[in-house]
Amino acid sequence: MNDSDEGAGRTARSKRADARRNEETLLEAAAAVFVASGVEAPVRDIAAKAGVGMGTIYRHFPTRADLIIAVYRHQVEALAEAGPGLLATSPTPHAALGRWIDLFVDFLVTKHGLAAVLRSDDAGFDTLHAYFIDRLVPVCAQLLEAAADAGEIRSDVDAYGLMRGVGNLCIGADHDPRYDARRMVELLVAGLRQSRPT
Amino acid sequence: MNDSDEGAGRTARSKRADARRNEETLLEAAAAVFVASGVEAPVRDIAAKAGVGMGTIYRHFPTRADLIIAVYRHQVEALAEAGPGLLATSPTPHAALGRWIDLFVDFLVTKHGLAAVLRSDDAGFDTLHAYFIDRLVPVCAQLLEAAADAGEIRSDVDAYGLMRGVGNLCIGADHDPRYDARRMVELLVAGLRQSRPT
DNA sequence: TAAAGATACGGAACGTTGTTCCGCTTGGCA
DNA sequence: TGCCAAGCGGAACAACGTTCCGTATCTTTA
Repeated sequence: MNDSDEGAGRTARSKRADARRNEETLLEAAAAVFVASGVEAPVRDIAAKAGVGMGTIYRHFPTRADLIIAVYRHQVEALAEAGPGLLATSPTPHAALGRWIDLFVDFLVTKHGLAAVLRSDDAGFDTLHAYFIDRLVPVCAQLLEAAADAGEIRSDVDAYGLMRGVGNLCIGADHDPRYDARRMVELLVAGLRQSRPT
Repeated sequence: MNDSDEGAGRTARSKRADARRNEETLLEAAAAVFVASGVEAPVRDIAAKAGVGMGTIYRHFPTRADLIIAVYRHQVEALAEAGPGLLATSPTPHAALGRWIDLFVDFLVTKHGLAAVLRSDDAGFDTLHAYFIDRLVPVCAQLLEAAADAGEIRSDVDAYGLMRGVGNLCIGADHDPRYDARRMVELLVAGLRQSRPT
């Protein structure tokens, strides 16, 4: 939260100029390759696209997960920050929850393979997993709690499980026209509704 | 396509005895390894466990998918055949659907990594994917239609999407105690309900 | 039963990945 | 200008799925 912050002060800092340039180039190249070939694109492809060697990419981003986090950090932050606003401006907490989840789904399905990688049990992606959890689960929990307090939904659903379920539903949403992830998420969210407090 | 199977007249040429024995051994070894290390276990491990070479495994099962299909064929068939029975013995079609999906979930979550491999976009698993679709989607469609006809659920949900959604929800159900796939599937199925039965 | 031919086997070898390592290059500073 | 650590490129390594082919074994036939 500090190393890339250059808003205040203008010192060149510890990093060498070429290193900073490379990091930037790498991020752009990775973003481009992710769009073109999905998040699981070979690291070599990214290095090639950026015109750097393998060593460089691993120096800046010790694991693929770090690179993915760096590329999508802004969008994840925006998603996390959108929660409270939705809660304030939506007619009901349940509506806010629905919209927020829509945003999450939009984010996932437009990043080829990201949902799959997110739930990967591969140890290398632990930090990616943890980042998403840390950043988004609390927001979801807040929305969920508000909706539960309003009596709109069951109160026995935890945010982690829901996020995970939604993420899972988004897996493979691209390259299978017959599968509509949004629709399934819609059903899942519908299933949250309180049957009806007599 | 001519010398491999002479259907008319003579019985198809029988395989060599050692080949048949190996195939059996291989199936047992694969089943054991799948239980121990998951469906994505290295092919070499299976070959080693069976005490055969790599060539042998690939001759009998040209792709990993074929091996997986062979190992789980019986269970998938049983699942497919259970559909009509449930429909006949359950109080309502929706209950039958729920139970059948429970069986499907049980099957998936007890096979480490199977759900993940099922939705894999890896071309090598196309035949596995197709097998599950061919065998299970029609059964699910029948249950779904019965429930829709009874006015219990929305009529605009297709079996393929639902199966796919349920399968997705089961991904990573093992090795994450915080995630309860059954619960999520339950919510999804609850979401199917018609909001107003007329 | 023995030879011939078909069949199947083992495992080395290949291609593709992620990741590490190390000798060389180069930016930043005195 | 010259030093030297930060940084770089890409070869090298390990793990995987898959293919290939020389060899061993089974089956058939004389």
